[in-house]
Amino acid sequence: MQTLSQQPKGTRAALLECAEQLFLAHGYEGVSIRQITEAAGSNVAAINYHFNGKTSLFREVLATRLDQITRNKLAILKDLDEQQPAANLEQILDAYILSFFEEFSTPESDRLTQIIYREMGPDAVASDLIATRLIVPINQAVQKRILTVCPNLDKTHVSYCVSSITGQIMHFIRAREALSSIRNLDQNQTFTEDTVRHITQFSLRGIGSKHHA
Amino acid sequence: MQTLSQQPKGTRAALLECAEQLFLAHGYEGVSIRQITEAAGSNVAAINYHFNGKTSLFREVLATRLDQITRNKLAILKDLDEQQPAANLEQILDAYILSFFEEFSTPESDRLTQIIYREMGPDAVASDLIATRLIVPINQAVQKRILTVCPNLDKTHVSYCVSSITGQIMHFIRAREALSSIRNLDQNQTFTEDTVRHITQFSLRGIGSKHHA
DNA sequence: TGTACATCAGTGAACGCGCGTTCACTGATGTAC
DNA sequence: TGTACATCAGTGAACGCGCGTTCACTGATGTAC
Repeated sequence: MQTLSQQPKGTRAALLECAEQLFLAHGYEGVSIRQITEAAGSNVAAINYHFNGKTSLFREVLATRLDQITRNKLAILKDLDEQQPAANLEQILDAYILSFFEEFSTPESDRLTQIIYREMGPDAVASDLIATRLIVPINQAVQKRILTVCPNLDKTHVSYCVSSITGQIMHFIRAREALSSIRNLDQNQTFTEDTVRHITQFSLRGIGSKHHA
Repeated sequence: MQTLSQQPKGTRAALLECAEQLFLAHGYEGVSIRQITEAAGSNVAAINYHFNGKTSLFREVLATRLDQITRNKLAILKDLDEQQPAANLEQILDAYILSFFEEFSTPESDRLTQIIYREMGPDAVASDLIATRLIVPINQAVQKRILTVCPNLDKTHVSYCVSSITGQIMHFIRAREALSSIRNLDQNQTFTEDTVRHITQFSLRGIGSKHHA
């Protein structure tokens, strides 16, 4: 059982990989270091040797994933800027919002949204990471992008609107199952399409740009 | 130490009260049955005797609180109906949204939002309660109330809009601290006011009722 | 080129702790005859 | 009115388990002279 996954990539890398998979699947408290080291084919003591404790390992895993998300979002905004420099607000919002539903479409990454909300709380082990590596940089980038296409809007107003959009996205993703019992989502083939269209249009009107009066 | 809080209200009631306070402060996994029984001045075995396990006790506590919230929200909508039968959409949204910020203004109740989001996840011990006792009844009541004042709106559209509003509310409450590093909330005296006004106006435009074209 | 030592990656086993649950028990309060 | 028994609320102590961490150790790989 120890000899599983014998890629010669080193114990540290194997631990990191297994930890990422397990933490993202079951959360910080849902995974024991024994599970991680067993999956990585090493000893329990290895985590303390390489990472100086379970918490540090979790923070390293989470920081990596948060940075991936942030990089992905900034890249999407940049691509829009370069490939569609004349994009209007609707196109920007649509691309931005859709990217979240694509990012969090798998059950594994859906769990990540739960971890993010959990880590916003007062007992969190990594609340600083959520703010500095995710919310702040993305919020600012989107705000900036919106202002370039709607320069007449108030900066603070746009900041609030970005939060409104983020809140909607996260809520629709997190509450998907609970919501399915309200609406006829028996065949939720078009859940993503419908939801993205709704959030885009709702927010477009909500922002109240004069471009779309 | 056992003789603290010797109100003659019975062990069961004392356990329920202490469990509510502790669970709401630290979450399901953040509280041990030893802490609860010690606070209630009884033996560890009392929880299994009265509630048949920690999970059942938590579910009972949570269900009670969720029902309180739901009852409160339905009451607010009903009061509006009776005291301001001619209220327009803006007044309804404003009262409804404000009531959440009042409900979740204390650190203790803020924690409840975290528990709610946590219990929406796949490892939740009470995910059914969130849907059946909170989201579904509130969503339907708000939807109905909005439709009475804007009967020309599409029912499904309104349902989506209610989710958009809920998502915004929850996000602003949950991410308050993270957001304070973006905006100038050094003195967040007016956080609630500003936020409620924003969500109301944003959502009013988002719903797109012709009453406010 | 050989030898002595230091460093490094990783291990095996145990430690101590806190957890939820269980079980045999106690003492008080009904209830039947 | 007394006695025997059943029920009930609650207890004390222990059980077994899984947890994160620690410590002494191993064997391989540098490095200095």
